[in-house]
Amino acid sequence: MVNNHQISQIFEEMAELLELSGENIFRVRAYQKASQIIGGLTKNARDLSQKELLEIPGIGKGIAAGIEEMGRSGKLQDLEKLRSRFPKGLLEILRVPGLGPKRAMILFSKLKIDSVDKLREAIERGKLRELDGFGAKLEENIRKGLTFAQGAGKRMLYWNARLLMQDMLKVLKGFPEVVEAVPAGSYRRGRETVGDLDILCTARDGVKVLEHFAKLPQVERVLAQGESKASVLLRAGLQCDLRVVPPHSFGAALQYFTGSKDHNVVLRELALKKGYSLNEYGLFKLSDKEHKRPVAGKTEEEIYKMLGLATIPPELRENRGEIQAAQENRLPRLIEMKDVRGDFHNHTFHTDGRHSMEEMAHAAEKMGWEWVAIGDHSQSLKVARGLSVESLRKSFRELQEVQKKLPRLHLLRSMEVDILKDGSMDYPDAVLEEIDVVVASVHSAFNLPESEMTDRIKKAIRNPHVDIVGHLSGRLLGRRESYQVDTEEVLKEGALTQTAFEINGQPQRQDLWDVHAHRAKELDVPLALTTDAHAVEQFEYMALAVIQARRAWIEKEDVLNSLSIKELKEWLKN
DNA sequence: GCCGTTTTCGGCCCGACTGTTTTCAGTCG
Repeated sequence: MVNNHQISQIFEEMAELLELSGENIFRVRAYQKASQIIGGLTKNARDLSQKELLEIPGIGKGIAAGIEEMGRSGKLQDLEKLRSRFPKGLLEILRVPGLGPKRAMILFSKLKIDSVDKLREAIERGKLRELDGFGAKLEENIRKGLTFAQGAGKRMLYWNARLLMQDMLKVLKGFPEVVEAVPAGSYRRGRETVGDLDILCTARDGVKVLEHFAKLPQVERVLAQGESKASVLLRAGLQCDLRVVPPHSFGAALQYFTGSKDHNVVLRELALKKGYSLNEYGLFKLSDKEHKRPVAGKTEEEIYKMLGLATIPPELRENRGEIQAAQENRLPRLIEMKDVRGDFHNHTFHTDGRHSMEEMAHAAEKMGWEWVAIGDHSQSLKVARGLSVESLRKSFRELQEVQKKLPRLHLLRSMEVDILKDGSMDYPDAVLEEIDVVVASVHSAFNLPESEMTDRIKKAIRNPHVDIVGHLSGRLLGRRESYQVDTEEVLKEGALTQTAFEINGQPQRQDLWDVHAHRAKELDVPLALTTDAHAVEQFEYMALAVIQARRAWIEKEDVLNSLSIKELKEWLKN
């Protein structure tokens, strides 16, 4: 059965192939937009009726019919036809920086280049520069782009990008000409992974700042450098774009540079409807054709306000309904780190963690929390030395001893208990009953068919001792895809039994996905932010769980973490 | 392909930088 992710990818491929074929660019955009819309949908597109699909802005008759076709046959005829016209390798060529559809098609038609290998060979033989519109310089840039496309060019986990960003900001703020330097782009929006670092700054001498920037030791190669912006490839393997703007344009530039692109497109369309033109220098009246007198631009707030909108938090700027919500003044009050009073899911050195129960407790207290549930793995997970029933019971006593040493922090015993292949739990019910917080997770038999996996997890949810479902999708960013599961069905079961779902803050997990967490909220399913910490310093991952939750429109009231120990115990009892 | 309180046809967000060009197309975000 086709899921939203697959539909989204099929539309994306449609867009790429249509662009190669020289199709009307607006038709291409329609498919790109559809890909983005379906990817961000909280319900399964395949389950929606034609009428419901047509109600979604950006989806018309053609796209809706395509979704219906994919839901029925798993395929899209139009795509199959296009695929037969263009070799697969052409899509790889599009990934090479500097090569877009136009140039890729010239290479294909004139030099029969239909793979990255053939492209490399042609460059070595100096063939590219012989083509009209290609020169030695472009050939060299494409050659460099080739190594880039293979080696780096991958997206970096947010947590790793954060360290890099902090380093770059510190360096930039050290320049004498720099007044202010702030992050923008997908980093500011808190995306799970970051494709490049976007930094915005104001400066006394912009050109000089860009010159210094391009010569930094962190820089591997300069991709572009002009009067207002520069792009470099960092040695760390990530692209970094720096943009310098005058202070009176700072808000407009920050808004523009933060994106997302789709959010900005809709915002500019809205501006046009209201008689304005919006660009990175400000908001201008349409009558002000020369863009001389901005009516807003110094801050983001004034731009959104002029457009009749409340200021939209960066995490929401993905064109998933936030602009309409801002118009209707019903933006969520997003959860913050200070709303969190504790963690549910982590591990000690009894299983695969690095620190003792006592060390973990002390670290939790340092986080300023009121309570913490300290966890471990259950018996079946041999790789993590999961606890036997006997060891588990021993650990209850240890917890009581640690509790005596920390009178201000309330300790609970949690366990991440495996959901076995048949949906039963890794401890008998009598044992589960003794555990304060049971987090039920899948750690084995990932390859079950969707219906079997869905039934497996639903069965676990129905177990009255299960409090929280752990990392539902099982994805490991950049390493492992999600397993096949009908999220909608599983969440509905959670709503029925009022079982909570985890938002896991491990940098490579960040699971639930944002769109699924958002759907959970819609269905009134409780959510639990967790660190899954395997060492004391990893309690910091709560910050990442909070960001993930914010991208899902989650408020303080939606998560169990904002409960006091008394309220939490009450919730656990029920 | 989508969309419509100017429109059911003819529009569709906006600008920077590069390279190959004598005024602009291609790419990118």
